[in-house]
Amino acid sequence: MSEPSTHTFSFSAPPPSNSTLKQRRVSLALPSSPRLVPACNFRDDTGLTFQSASMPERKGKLRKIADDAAREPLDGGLVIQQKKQRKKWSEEETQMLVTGCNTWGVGNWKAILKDPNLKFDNRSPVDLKDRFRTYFPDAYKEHYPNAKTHLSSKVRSTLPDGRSIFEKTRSKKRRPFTEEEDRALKAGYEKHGTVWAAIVKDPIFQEQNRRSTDLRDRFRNAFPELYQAAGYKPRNSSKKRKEGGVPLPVRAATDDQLTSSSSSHIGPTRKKRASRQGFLRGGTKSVPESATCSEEEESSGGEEDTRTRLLKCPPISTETSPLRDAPSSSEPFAEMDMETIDPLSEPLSIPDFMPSATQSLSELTDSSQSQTWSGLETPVHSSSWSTNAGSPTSSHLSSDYLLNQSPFIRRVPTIGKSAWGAQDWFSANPRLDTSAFSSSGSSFADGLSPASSSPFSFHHLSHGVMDRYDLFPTAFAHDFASETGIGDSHSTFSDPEMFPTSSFRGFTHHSNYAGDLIFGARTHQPQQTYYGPGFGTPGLGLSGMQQPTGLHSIPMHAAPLPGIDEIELASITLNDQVPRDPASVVPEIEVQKDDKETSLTISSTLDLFGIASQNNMDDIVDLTHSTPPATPLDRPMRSHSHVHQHQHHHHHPHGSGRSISVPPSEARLNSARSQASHEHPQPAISTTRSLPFFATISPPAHAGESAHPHNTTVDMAPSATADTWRPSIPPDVHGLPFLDLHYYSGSHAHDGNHHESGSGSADTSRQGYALDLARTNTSLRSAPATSPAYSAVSQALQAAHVLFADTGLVTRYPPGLHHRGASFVSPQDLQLRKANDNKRKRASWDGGTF
DNA sequence: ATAGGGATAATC
DNA sequence: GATTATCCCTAT
Repeated sequence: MSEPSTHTFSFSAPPPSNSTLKQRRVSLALPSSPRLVPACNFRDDTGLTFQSASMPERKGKLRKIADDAAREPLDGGLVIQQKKQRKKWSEEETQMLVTGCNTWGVGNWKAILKDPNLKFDNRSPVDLKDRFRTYFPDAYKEHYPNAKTHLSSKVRSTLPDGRSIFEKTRSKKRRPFTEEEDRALKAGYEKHGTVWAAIVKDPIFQEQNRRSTDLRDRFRNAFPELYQAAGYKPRNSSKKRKEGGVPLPVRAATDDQLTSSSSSHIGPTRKKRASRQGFLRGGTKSVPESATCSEEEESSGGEEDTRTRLLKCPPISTETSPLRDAPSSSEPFAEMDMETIDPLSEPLSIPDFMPSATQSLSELTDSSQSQTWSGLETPVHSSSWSTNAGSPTSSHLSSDYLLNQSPFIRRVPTIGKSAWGAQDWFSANPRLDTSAFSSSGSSFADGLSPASSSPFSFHHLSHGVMDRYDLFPTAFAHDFASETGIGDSHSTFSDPEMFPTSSFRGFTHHSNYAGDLIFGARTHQPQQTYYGPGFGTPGLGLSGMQQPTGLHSIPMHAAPLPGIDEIELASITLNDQVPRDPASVVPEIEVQKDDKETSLTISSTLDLFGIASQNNMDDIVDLTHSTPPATPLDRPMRSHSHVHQHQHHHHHPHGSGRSISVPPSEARLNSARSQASHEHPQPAISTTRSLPFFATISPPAHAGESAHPHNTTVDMAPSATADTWRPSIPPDVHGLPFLDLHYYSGSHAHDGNHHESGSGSADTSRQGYALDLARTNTSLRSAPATSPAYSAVSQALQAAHVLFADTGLVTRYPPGLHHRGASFVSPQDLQLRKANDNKRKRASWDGGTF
């Protein structure tokens, strides 16, 4: 491969020498997706080449093209023109591209192209990529730090503030499922069983741009019993609640329509997921991991979806794409989170309450990953920028826009109305002019209602509520995405190996426990709201994040749970109070990880959970088997094999992944072991606290945002242009410092200053703080800050990670996640150099050419 | 399928 | 003639 094999001629440009030099592709943009490639090999140029006409061609490149255009084809007449004629990009298309990048993430070209809401003039994914590269060179650099060619100094991707117009890569934000959606989901399940692709056809989901995988993710979280009954592995370990009550019954099955799917999606990036490629594989291979498959959302492609998935899973995911957040959940993170509530109590009823409140991130769909660059602060989502920048007039639009949206949602589609039109960045482009785009707005939003309280669960439930989510260390470790589904949890812990001490192995999931606590706490919260924003906001991008950041020592958690974390943290604190028998629990934990402190905390938590324990599963099981879902199919497993645990050893023996497909009966078996349920501890309280906690930190939420946040933000980044790349925090987020943390951590370490700057304490500051923290972790930077808020946060974080630490979750982060760090180029550098170099490169060939 | 380098048609 | 925007090709 490298060289040309064939090439016959080359003309001017000599190819480069070897190929090796470059490292190709690692961009920040996508998370890592592995690609597979077919590699084709050389293309055969021969074919292409052939022809006379051209001449030349060199190996590689041969373009057939032009020259020959003439050639006709054999066929008959028609010529084939091989080359495509040049089509300039219209502003509208460009806008679509931007929207698509914010929805699906930069780099997920195919997904963007497939998005029914976006229109392109017969473009290919590569065309999108090229357009992105040429039109938003500044953004390109950030996302693709490895690129050495096609550089330009133009900057069109940043708002006046300096924030990038693109969200991070990942994009999608999470959009909580609405009650209606939950109802539809349940109804769909009853009709179609686990054929998510069929279910997703319901207009309500289409409107929300949910992907089939999103439905699955939501279903898993919202109706865990049913999910498990259907033979799927519950998220993590599972355990979940159980109780007799389980819900139930529904299922039905059937039918499936299979459908194909529709959409695509892709997920956001972030994650690494192996998935994509997965499919290629032909044979075997692949699979191993499958982890990917699991849940993540990423994969998902809409289209294939379900089916595909099922089939594929084993290998992985579906692949596909990922993105989606918007559509789906791709986010890995998302998964993690989740959970929440359980409906537990009443299965049937579930739908009713389920609503939004419950969901956790995952369900939100987002996809998100966020990667890098985009961080931004965009205050308000997209609109914000528009506002600022653009014409003043435009602002109103945005405002309205914002307002309209539900609190949570916010996200929106990105661009929407806002501003493109007004603004001009485009205009920069000589050729393009500014015109206004019309963008369509999308309407994602809707709202979810947040329920604020979600009372449900907890209290009564006693038993179980929460489940866990896993917190597996393992899982976390890698990426969420992969893990998510997989889980494996139980096994993991169970393994003897893992716990040396063994004190308890019985507990197996210690980690789980921890998780549970946390999550459980969250449940109450109204929270969603909180994160809602964060996620929702397009601009933010944070969603995804994951990353681990630990504060110095502490790792936060890697958990993916962004939103959650917050809550959780808070809750955790509370929890501590409760200790029960620590003894049992603790030991395990310590062994594993050792984090010091943690133990205490954990223990308490564990205790709580411990109480509950097992039992439920059975009940559930029963239910399940009764109605097995349709699914079955193959779904082979999502195997995913190992989850990689990077760090820690444990991972279990069998592949974890397995879970899935189990027939109901079987399922139960499995489940049984793993689960333990627990009760959930107290709940609510924590919640409360948590909120306030955050509150302090951040200002009132949204309100401010919508208003116009931008201003503040601006301040922060004085540097403006320079900063462009710098991460900023989204305004929306306010609530969620944690999230932010993750997000940022990886990458941008360096300049911390930017953002910090202004804020003192104000709201803005909060954001800033968040960042700081993150950085702190990651980057090093220390200093946090002074502000009280900061402190508070820190404490919270520590507490949190304490927990996590035990869990193991926290620790490292998955390698996969952002690579960025490594490759990362500082923005500044990039910019500076840009001008110069860029051109030249091309020049060289240019010259050559003629 | 995407990243990244290259080539060429279209512009400047 | 120098650049740029779009298309192409290939390695991954």
